[in-house]
Amino acid sequence: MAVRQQQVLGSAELEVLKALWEVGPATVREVLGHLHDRGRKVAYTTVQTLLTRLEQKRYVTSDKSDLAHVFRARVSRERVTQSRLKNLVEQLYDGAAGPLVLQLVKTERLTPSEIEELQKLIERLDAASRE
Amino acid sequence: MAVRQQQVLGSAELEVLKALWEVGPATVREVLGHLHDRGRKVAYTTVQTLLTRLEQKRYVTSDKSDLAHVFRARVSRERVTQSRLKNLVEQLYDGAAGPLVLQLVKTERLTPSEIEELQKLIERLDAASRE
DNA sequence: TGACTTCTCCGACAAATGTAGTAGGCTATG
DNA sequence: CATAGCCTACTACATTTGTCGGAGAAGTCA
Repeated sequence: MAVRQQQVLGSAELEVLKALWEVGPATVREVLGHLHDRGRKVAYTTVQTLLTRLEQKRYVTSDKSDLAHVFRARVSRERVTQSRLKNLVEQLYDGAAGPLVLQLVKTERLTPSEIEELQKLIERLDAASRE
Repeated sequence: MAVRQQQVLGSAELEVLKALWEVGPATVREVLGHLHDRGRKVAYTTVQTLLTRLEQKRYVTSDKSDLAHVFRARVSRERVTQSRLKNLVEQLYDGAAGPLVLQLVKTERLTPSEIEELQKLIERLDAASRE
């Protein structure tokens, strides 16, 4: 019996959550608008359902004092990324992040400023590791 | 109506695929053994189903010449990681890999040799970007 | 107040996923 | 050969996820 109560985000749910990160606290209609703006066509009630589920899963809270409830993300984008990455690293590399980072750096195009920042970061890490 | 025929790997499927990467071509029973070894308790037929589905999704092929079919991964771990990462980057950062890499490097503990490798990589990238 | 518009609440339903049982076919061995 | 043991093929079923529609409450405005 599929026992899977671990609150995992599906991709549609994530999209809605992302909308909240981007526009800040918003009503169903506002989230819908944001999604439509970026070419995502879904029905009003779909967004509503998604928001409700996100709230059940505790990724979102809502202020119900007005007729149109206002939803707000309770978790940061960083935190979600964090856990997704952890998952990915866990699932694919049994927890070894190294190979993943290397692959990412190799295959994704980074901007000069990102490279620079990364460079600084690595230097610090390097210094720390050989202290 | 949930139109989602894009062949996505669920986590149980991924675990089985990972087993194939790790042990090489294997029978249902061998994969099962591998999973049991690492504490994953599933039934024989569950693994069988998973392998079948992986084959339908074309992540795996099988050699049916013997009684016990031998399954073999058709995609590399790197390729799967690649696409999962792409997805993650896409979903969370609209395609910008930079923030993700930075976060990864910050939060995951890397080994000295990984750091070193990363350093070399960055140097090359850096050189290329300012050429 | 009546007609609209806009919300929320519920219920639904298909597809995907995780998990496993059953039936029936080979095979090796006493 | 009979039988125990392993294998595959099917079937099944609960959950989760993606998507909505309808009913009915609430607010708006002529």
